[in-house]
Amino acid sequence: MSERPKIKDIAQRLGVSPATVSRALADTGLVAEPTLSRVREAAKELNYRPNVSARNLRTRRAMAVLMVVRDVGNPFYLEIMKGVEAAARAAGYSVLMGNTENDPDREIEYFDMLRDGHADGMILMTGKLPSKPGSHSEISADLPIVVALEMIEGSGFPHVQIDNAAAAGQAVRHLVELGHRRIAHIAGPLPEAMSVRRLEGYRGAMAKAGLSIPEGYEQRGDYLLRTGQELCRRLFELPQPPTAIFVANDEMAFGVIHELRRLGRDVPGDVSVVGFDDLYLSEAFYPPLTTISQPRAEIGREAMTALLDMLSGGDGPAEPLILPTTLKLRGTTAPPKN
Amino acid sequence: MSERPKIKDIAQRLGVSPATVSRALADTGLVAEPTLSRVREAAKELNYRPNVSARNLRTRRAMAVLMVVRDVGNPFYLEIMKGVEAAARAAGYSVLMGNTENDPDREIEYFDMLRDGHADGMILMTGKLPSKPGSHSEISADLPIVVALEMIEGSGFPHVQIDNAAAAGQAVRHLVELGHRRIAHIAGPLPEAMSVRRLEGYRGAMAKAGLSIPEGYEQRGDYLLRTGQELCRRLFELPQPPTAIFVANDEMAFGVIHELRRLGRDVPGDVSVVGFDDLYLSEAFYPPLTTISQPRAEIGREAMTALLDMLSGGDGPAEPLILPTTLKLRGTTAPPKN
DNA sequence: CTGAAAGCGCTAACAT
DNA sequence: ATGTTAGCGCTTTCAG
Repeated sequence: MSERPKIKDIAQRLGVSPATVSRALADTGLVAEPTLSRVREAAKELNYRPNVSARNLRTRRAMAVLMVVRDVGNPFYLEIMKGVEAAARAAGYSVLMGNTENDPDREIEYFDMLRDGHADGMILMTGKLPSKPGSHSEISADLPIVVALEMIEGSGFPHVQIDNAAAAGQAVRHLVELGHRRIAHIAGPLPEAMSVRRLEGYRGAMAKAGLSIPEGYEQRGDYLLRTGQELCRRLFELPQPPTAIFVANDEMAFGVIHELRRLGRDVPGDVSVVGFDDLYLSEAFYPPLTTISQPRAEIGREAMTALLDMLSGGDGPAEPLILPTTLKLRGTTAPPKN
Repeated sequence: MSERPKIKDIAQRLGVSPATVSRALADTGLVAEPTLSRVREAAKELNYRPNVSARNLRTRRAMAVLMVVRDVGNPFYLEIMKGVEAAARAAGYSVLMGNTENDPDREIEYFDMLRDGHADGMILMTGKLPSKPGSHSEISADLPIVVALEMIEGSGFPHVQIDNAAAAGQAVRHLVELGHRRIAHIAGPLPEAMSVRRLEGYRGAMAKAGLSIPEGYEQRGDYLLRTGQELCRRLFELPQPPTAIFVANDEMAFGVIHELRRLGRDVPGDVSVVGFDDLYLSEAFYPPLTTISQPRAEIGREAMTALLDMLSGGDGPAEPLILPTTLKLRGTTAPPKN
């Protein structure tokens, strides 16, 4: 037990060939019963584990997938990672962590890791493809890649996502139904697809309700807390400030609420706020945040499932997989003061 | 450019041997100048990337590390992961995600992944070693493992952590200095080392201040939000409820504050609360949470640095590496009403 | 400084 | 049903 045993050790010990051991351990029904059990026992006894590099080299598969996000530090990804990890584990895959921080070089690097055998497939949660300067590496649509959460239009990759526009519309409709007419929107970073969709959902719902969007009611943010504060302040420097704000993500919404408090406005008494994402602690917030909830763990799971399908020869879902969102009615929305 | 080029392709194209190409690409100063540049150019031109499985098999290293946490879904780990990832990347390592969910089988599995060449080293953030039933696999202290955040006493592995007892003491002292005398504690899951230390810090500071700890003032929790609520309620069913609570982590602290609000007690007017961790959104909370801040990114970075040292033959830090904490004074503590 | 040759540990033809 | 053989792509002796 001093050295790592190899297949050969088991074979010699049992007087069979390495191939037989390999086959027995792989559970191909190709090994007969006296031998089968003996091999298994010997393997257990020696505490044998196959060398993955050797196996990967031979089989040309790494049994690993790459999960690439824009920022591992963002709590938003947590449950997705969890879903991906669980589905991957269940299928015997391990998960490599990728973090681009929107750096094109790093984005390219992760694509390269696919080519060089680090991983067999990739779940991409960045909103775009790396633009390679004068390079080769065509990013062909038949790479085993699934785009989750975000969308990369025209890329040809399978997508797992939500209907951002519809969800945004639902959020705004809720405010309209409460009686709000002056509803502002703090958007994400434009022109990223996700932000654009949420903005479109806002505009659509406003139009459908016959409400106009005054100058300055559409603020462009970047999903960060401080920006929420900042843009909220700007909204309340307007001649006619809004009575409700639909914010493109929870984190900025927290910033908004923070700022409203500083400005002496009560939430939801004076101003209603709706977020988007339903972060881990949004419910524990005060007031508990009314927000759009995404099925994050499920997004992760479905993305991994689609990827596994592709890895075993499938094409993945041809149409984008759209998962349902729900509006969580909590404590930051109320009818306007009058 | 249709097939992945291998070293042999470059060699043939240039009329040199594969060995030379390998050496040139590896930047051993063993290849002379006319050849060196030609190889590099050809490699770039063909967009060559070495096959990692083959290389790993040959060199017996995976250039990957395993980062094992109890629950990937916990926001607490985010910045640590970020620190680990950054340090790993900088050294050319990739990071495999491990998630035990306190399942002993899975814990063992990650140890096995070390043996089978999946990864070269491991950063463990679980509080204990897997107890293997009747098994072999001695977990010897010279495995390339660094324990971060948690502590595994007597394991012999290098540790990167904070002084939990001292930090807890500081939190309690702050409350004492504000004038509180009835200070309760909601602990983490005992008898885990981290929770015990924080509890000890609480007790020590209370003793030093000459304060007694009434029956029921020490509640045993599990770091979860709901438990914070639950235990807070229990605290206020006591004949003499506390005027201040030191909670072993932020998440439970949020639960506590939530519950206090339900009970109609003002924070910090009626009751002061101090947390521990300084989660991502603790500052944005209302009221902003007074808490102990850990240098999480740095813990990740230092752990990875220590691991890299071990992987290149070092012993890692002999003494536990203790990183400094700070008490963040924010909005949930005030003098007692009297 | 470069080439030839061996071999990391495994699996997959191909043979028996 | 099992054994024999070859080879995945790379690095590293060992020669020259």
